[in-house]
Amino acid sequence: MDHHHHHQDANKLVSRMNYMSDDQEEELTDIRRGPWTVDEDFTLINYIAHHGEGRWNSLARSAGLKRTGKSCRLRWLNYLRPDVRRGNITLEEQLLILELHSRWGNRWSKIAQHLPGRTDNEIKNYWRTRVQKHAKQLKCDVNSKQFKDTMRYLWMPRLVERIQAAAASSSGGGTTAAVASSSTNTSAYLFNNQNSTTTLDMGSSTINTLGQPNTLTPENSSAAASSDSLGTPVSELTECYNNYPVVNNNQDYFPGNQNMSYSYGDQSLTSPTTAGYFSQGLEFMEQNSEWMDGADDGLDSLWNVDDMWFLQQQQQFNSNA
DNA sequence: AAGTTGGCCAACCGCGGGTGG
DNA sequence: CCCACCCGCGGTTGGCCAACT
Repeated sequence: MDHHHHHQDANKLVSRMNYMSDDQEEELTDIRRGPWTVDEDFTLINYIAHHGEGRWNSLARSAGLKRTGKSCRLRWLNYLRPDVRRGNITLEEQLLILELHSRWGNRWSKIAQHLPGRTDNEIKNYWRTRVQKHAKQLKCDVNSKQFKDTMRYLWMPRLVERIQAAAASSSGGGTTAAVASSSTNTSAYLFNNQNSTTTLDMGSSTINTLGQPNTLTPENSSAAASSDSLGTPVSELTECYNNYPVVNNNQDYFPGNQNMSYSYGDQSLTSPTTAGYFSQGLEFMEQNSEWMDGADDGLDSLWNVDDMWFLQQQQQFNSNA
């Protein structure tokens, strides 16, 4: 399906090139811009196959491509590279994106390192189109506390639930034990108060993610795949909920009001379908889940009127604080 | 049927950090 | 030390296409 898509793209590009080749580009600059043609793609792939990647400016020249080095690099990394994954972002990936973004903010490249085959560009696009769209629908800022709360306490649990549901249905009957244990893990991943490590198995590779840290925890203990060992930037969200003093070592990603910390009055937060998410017992898995019968899979179907309700609670809570 | 809007994504740009001469 | 270039990141946008008027 993806392949068909690409072929169509390629054909369009060719026809598009025919009509654009004689106007502005390449008349005086000799540098082409805009969409890549199949020929260019082929040239680039071929050259890299023989000479390897890197040194992009000289590569562009010696490959005979009338492109900037930057353009070649971008095209290769985001599109032509053999191990690049494109297309539907799985539920697990979505969950991971939400989680990592809540921790690191718009560090797309860093986030992408934890999603094998995905490029920062794709994740960024995903975030901007899907996530920001919902913020707009809820009429609140993506960076606002309320919105982050809605993500963490509504969407992420719902994603977890859908992942579990999918796992349960795909593995047929009789594997209740496995499913149950995996749900406890994922619950812990979101809600546990102890430090715990949960692994999300995403096909080829396993991603280790630290459970929601109650204390400041160095990242190197969690992310085996990542080599950077600087302290984990702990998101304002996490800190606020754990009522810990704010020691944010990269404040630039969460500018402003990090110092307002408060805790939930948990009893006041009960909605018809989300009450279970806040209970200590973590029984939210056995909720009925009519909400998940959306035609598309992904965030879109995670949105419903409860979000509005939740958001209002948050705003009320903030104004009381 | 033609025009308009809006979602989406590939590609662009500027910038900052790194590096070699 | 400076200068010129390179690389990678994150923000932004041009333009295609489908869904509505």
